[in-house]
Amino acid sequence: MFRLSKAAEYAIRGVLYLSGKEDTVKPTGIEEIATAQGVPPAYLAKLFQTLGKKGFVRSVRGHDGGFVLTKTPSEISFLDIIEAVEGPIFLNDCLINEGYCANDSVCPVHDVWGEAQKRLLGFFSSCNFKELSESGLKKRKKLKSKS
Amino acid sequence: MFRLSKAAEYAIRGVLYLSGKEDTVKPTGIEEIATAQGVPPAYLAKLFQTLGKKGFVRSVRGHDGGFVLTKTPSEISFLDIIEAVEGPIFLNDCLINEGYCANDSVCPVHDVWGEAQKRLLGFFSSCNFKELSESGLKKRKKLKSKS
DNA sequence: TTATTCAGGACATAAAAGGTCTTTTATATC
DNA sequence: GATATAAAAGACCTTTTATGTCCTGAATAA
Repeated sequence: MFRLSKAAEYAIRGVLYLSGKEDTVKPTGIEEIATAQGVPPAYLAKLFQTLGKKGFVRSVRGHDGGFVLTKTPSEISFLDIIEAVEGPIFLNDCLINEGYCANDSVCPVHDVWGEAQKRLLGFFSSCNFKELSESGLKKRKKLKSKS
Repeated sequence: MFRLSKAAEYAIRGVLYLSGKEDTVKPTGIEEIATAQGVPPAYLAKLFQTLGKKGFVRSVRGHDGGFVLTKTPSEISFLDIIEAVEGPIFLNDCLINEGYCANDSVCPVHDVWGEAQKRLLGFFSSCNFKELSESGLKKRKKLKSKS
């Protein structure tokens, strides 16, 4: 149905939470992240495991363990995290497999998927977590000043 | 996995085929469309049933029956057909349900989904079947002149 | 009236999404 | 060194969605 997976959403919210942390050295436990963002802890743990493998976070086991970002928030894009947990985005099979369409060279639908994908990926790769985190802060401030 | 459904792809290919027909009055059988586009006939029939309900095609039963477009190809967009068979596109649940996020007003992720969706829908609604069909013709001509 | 073709709905299958749980391993503190 | 804590790894489970098929009934042209 053309929808983003919960996995990607949860992972993004998790990374966003870490991006907002002042202390970038002390690990943050998965339980804290999950509670703060309102997502299932066990599931988030799985997701952070793969984020670790892909090199976006570093994990510390044991007492006072948890996760730390390995890059600064401005270096991490939405696309990075989406693709880390869902694998590469392909709007349509014919964009993966050359020869999926019986006659690639005359199929005009091809081009539409290609262009749509290019635009979508371009947009997601232009969104980084520094901006995102700051825009969240700004929103919170605005809300506060109103009340 | 953020992929377009086969349903949408098949429906689009079906409509594209009809768009390329010279004769816009004589109905085209589902079998012909399916064979031409290499898609499962029974499935395509289902899809055209819903396209009929949504008013994009008219069906004629019985001998020499089939389907006819009810609009000219230039009036039908990609988005029309995608949404006809998949329902409205929502990249994320929080774009459907107000209050899905615990704190909408301070969640910055929201905006990203919203913008991405706006762009994607904008693009798909800008693609019409007249252009698409013509670009297919052009491609075929080019290929022919080469051989 | 008969062959053809779509309509409608039930049904089937497989894959993916979304998530839980248990065991093991690493680490800090007492 | 023992113990509590927390992630790693992988097995497992449930529900939903995607992708079809098939059968019966209704419309229609020859």
